Amino acid sequence: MPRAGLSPDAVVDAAVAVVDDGGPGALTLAAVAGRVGVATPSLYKHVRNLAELRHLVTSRVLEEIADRVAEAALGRSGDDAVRALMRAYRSYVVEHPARYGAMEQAAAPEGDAAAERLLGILYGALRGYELEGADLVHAARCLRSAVHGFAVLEAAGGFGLPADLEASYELLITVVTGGLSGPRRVA
Amino acid sequence: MPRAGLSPDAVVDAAVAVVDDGGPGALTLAAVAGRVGVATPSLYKHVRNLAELRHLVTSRVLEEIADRVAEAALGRSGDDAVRALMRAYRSYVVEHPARYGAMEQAAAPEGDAAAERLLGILYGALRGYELEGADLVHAARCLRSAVHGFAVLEAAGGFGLPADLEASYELLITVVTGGLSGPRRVA
DNA sequence: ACACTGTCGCTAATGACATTAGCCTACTGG
DNA sequence: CCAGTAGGCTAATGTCATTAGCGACAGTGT
Repeated sequence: MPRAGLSPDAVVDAAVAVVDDGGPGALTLAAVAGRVGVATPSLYKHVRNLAELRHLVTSRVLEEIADRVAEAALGRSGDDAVRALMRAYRSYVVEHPARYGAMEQAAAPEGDAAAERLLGILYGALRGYELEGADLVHAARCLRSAVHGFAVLEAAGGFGLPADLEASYELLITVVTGGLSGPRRVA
Repeated sequence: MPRAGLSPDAVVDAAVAVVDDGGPGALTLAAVAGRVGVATPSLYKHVRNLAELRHLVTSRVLEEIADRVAEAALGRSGDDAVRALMRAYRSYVVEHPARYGAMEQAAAPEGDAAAERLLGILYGALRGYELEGADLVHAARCLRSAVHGFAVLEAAGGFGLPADLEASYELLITVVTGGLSGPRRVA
C-alpha cells in the first residue's frame, strides 16, 4: 500500500471540501476518509478525533475570513474601514455559506489564534472612532453581533427571499457606522 | 406495561429538558426516551424522527420567545417598542441559552407558525418608524441580525468575559433604534 | 359484561458512525 | 543494510437512529 501522504492540513482541506458540497451536517470522519482515499481510522494518525477536526475547520474558516477582511480594511480608517470590513466579511459568507455554517458546530477554541487575529482586525477598524476601554469593547461586540447575525441568517437561508439582501446589508452598514461613530459613551 | 401517556407535546417537553441540562448536543432520541421512561423506538409513535423533533423544539423555542417579546412590546411604539422587544428577546436567551443554541441544529421549517408570529411582532414594533415596502423589510432584517447575532454569540459564550454584557447590549439597542428611526431610505 | 379495533409501548434487527487496539509496511536516518 | 517510527489497515466495540413486527390496554358499540 503506497502512502497517502496525508497531514493534518490535508485532512482539514478534505473536511472543508466535504462541507462545501453536502453542508455542515455532512462532515463525518467517514466522508473525509472516503474523499482522501483512506480508511476511517487512519485519520486518527493526523487528528485527535471528530471534535478536534471540527475545531480545525472553524479555525481554518476564521483564518480565511481574517485574511479577506484584513486586506479589505488595509489602508482605510473610520467608517470607511468598517464599511470595507463588513462588506468583505459578507462576501466570504456569500461565497462559502456551508463553511460559515460549519462553525456553528464547534465554537472557536478559547484563545484560538485565528479568532484572536480576526478580533484584532476588528478592533483595528474601530480605532478610528477613538473609543476607549469599555466603550471600545462594547462597540466591537455590536459590530460582531451585526455582522455575524446577518451572516448566520443569510447562510442558513433565514431571510425569506434572497432578493435585495445587498440593500439590507448596506442599511445594516449604515446603521452600525452611524451608531458607533456618533454617540460615544452610552452608559 | 402501563401506558406512559405520552403525546407529541410531552415528547417536546422532555426534549427541551434534555437540552436544558446537557446542551444542544445532548438532544438524542435515546436521551429523551430515557427521560420519559420509555424505550427509544416508542418515540416514533409521537414524532416522525429526530429531524422532526428538532424542528418541533425550535418551534417551541420560537413560541416562547414570541410570547415574551409580544408581551414586552404590548402598548409601546417606536423606539420604546423596539427597545422593549430587544431586551425581552435577550432576557430569554440569558435564561435559556441552551434552548436558544438548540435552534442552530434545525432551522425553523418554511412557513412555521411560531416563526411567522415572531416575525410579525417584529414588524409590528417597527411600525412606528413609518417605513414602507422594501425599507421596512430591510429594517426588519437589520433588527433580526442585531438581536440574533448578539444572542448567538452570548449563548455560545462567544464574547470573552461576561462582564458588562448589559452595557454592550444597551449600546446595540441605541445603535439599532438610532439607525432605524433616523435615516429613512438608504438605497 | 364483551368482543373489536386502533393506539401505544416493547423487543429484535440493521446500518451508519466514532473510536480503540493491534498489526504491518513503507520510508528515513545511521 | 538495518532499525525504528510514522502512517495505513483490519477487526472489534459501543452509541444512535430507524424499521419491522408483536402484544396489551383503553375505549366503543352491542
